[in-house]
Amino acid sequence: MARAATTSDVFNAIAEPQRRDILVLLRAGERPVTELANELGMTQPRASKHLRVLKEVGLVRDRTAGKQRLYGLEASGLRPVHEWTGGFARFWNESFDRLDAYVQDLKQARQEE
Amino acid sequence: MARAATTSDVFNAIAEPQRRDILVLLRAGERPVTELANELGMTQPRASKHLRVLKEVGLVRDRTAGKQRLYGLEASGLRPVHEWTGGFARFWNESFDRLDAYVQDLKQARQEE
DNA sequence: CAATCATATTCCCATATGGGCATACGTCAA
DNA sequence: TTGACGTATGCCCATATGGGAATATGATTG
Repeated sequence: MARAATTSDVFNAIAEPQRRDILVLLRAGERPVTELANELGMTQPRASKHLRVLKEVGLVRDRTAGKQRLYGLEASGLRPVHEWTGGFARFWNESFDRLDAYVQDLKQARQEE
Repeated sequence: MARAATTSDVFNAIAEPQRRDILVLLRAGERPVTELANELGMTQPRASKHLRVLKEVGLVRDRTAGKQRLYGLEASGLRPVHEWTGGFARFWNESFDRLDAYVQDLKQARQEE
């Protein structure tokens, strides 16, 4: 078996930096493919392919507007990722807490001099 | 070019479900490879390979303890992912806000009856 | 040193990828 | 209908993957 399909999972979909770039750009509003491609310095087919992946995992929606097709953000799909990583927050704060405790100790020691 | 190396980027490293499972397990404390493999129903070489990836992106640390090698969580590496996704929070709250506004309108309309 | 337990690595496979290029498809206007 | 524009697809490539099986490497104990 190879890697799982990127189109099957949000974690996989955002593993690709260019797709993350697209999502960030879309925070500013809907955009047609060509514009995205230009702003990110990639070819149109490439942008289309990435958008397809993003759409299949529900991170992006599209609607036809005349000759163009506008892509828009569907950010709720990122929520699970945010929450999953959030489940580790207490661990990355841990060292901070320890450092803080250490500093407090130092302070107290100094006062007792 | 194929996909970027999973060992080069935290986003990529956590794109694989089994690696996420490992990280979750490690929240309960350090563990040797074999134990992780057993608890997750995977073979030892498989677990070792995943742990190697996690280590290369800094999500895991290891230390030798007698015959065993204990792997432990290095959660701070997940922080960038949490923050990146957090940058989209206002968007996934948006629909909520709209719904809320709608409900408020309904309430007010009812009072004015 | 040898035996044993714990873990990492190597080799091989099937598969999914991201990219480029050419081209098909869709939609609108003349 | 025919252009012309905007976008999606198909085909091909090089490469990275995750998995299995066997085996190498490491460390401890007798």
